[in-house]
Amino acid sequence: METRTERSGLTLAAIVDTAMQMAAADGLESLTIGEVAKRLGLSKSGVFSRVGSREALQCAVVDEYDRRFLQDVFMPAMREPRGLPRLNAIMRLWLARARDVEMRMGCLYCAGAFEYDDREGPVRDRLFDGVQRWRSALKRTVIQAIDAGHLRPDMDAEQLVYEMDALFTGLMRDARFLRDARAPDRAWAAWLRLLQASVVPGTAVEAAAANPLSRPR
Amino acid sequence: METRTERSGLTLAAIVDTAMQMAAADGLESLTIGEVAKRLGLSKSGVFSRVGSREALQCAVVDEYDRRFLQDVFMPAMREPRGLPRLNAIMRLWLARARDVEMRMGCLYCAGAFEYDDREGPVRDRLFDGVQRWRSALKRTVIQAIDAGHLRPDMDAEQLVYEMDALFTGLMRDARFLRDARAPDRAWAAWLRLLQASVVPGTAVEAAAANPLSRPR
DNA sequence: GCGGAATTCGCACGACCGTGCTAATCTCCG
DNA sequence: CGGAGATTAGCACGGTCGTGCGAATTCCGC
Repeated sequence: METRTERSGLTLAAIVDTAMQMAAADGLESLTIGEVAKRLGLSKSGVFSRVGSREALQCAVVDEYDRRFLQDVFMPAMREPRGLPRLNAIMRLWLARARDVEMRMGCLYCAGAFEYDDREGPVRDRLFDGVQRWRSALKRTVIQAIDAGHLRPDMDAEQLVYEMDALFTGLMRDARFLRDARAPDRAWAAWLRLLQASVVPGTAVEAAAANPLSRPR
Repeated sequence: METRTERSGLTLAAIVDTAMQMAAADGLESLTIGEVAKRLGLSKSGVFSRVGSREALQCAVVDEYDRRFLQDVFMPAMREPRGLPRLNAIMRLWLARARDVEMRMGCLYCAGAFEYDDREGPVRDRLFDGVQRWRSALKRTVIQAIDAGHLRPDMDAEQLVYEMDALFTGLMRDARFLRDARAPDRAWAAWLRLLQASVVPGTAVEAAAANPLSRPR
């Protein structure tokens, strides 16, 4: 369970990475220690002794996903000035990560929300905390944009956060389940329309609105 | 497997009904013949002989869900006049069913989309067909509303359908996973805003916009 | 009421799961 | 280079799963 050597740390990282890919594809609940071991060429008990238990592995996967998500989306956006630029950057980075990562691998927070909506336990708690922290950060950013005079003062921050998250969840669904290649363009168009309706009248949003999804790779 | 007697038909209906509740709560993949049998006071092989196989039971559950969904939402809405009234009725009935059924039981189409985005097989195919038929019906209704002069002629029908479905999926997530009691009001507010932006300028949408979610039961 | 058919049950099988325990292997310091 | 300690493998156990099969039970027309 514990890591005393550099080697075991690398093994654990490889386990969590493989497990994350499997969980994002098939769901956290169908994550299997034996299948992780098989993909890594390890023995089942070798994996088990690293992670401690199946549930601990699921938790480690959620933690790692959250870490990468914040690193790719939240942290770079914090370098932008407060208000509309930062909000724009968040959406741009969020959708860019969707293109580079989630589109291929699946989004643990989208899938996990529907997988654990009626389950209890530490995995659900971790997912819940991760989603709530992200939405709190979004809400703070929206409020700052209101205070900066970029968004309408009568704006309901939580309403906007709900719609942003819903657009993202819908994008994941259309792109991955329906396999609709036009989904990224629709998500971006919806965001522009939402932004236009939220901004104080007269503000130009097209300037900062280069579609980050237009260049797939 | 086959139904020759009225009794066996009732048994099968009870099995599918129980299985649907379990699948909506925990996911179609964690549906278990033994658990269905236990809840109904039947033997495992008794359930098995009715449904044929686990996969056939999953398919039957999806079919039954689709039947009920269309009966509650699509069929009543078809009695409304074409165009905006019918589109409004669809959203009203859709959200009303969410309040009465999906909020408690879960939405098979929302959860199934994320559960089967990377799986293949007949269950995925049935889910896919059900979602696609529903979205096609939505698209037809939107186009009729455009042709009737109710919605802007430059409206992208598929864009509107994507946003409607995303709002619904986001509602399910916020209400069931985040357990946010204000989610229904936010979904309705988002729909009103979306409708206001889609309608030809000067049209009043508040008239037909009584929030069907305001009266929980 | 009775006999044949439909339905349900009891039981077993093999597969896969998570998880301990012990032995083998590897790593790294002195 | 040798040995202590960390790391991994091998194996077994109990549990649950889907699924077949023959027996028991229930149902229904005559």
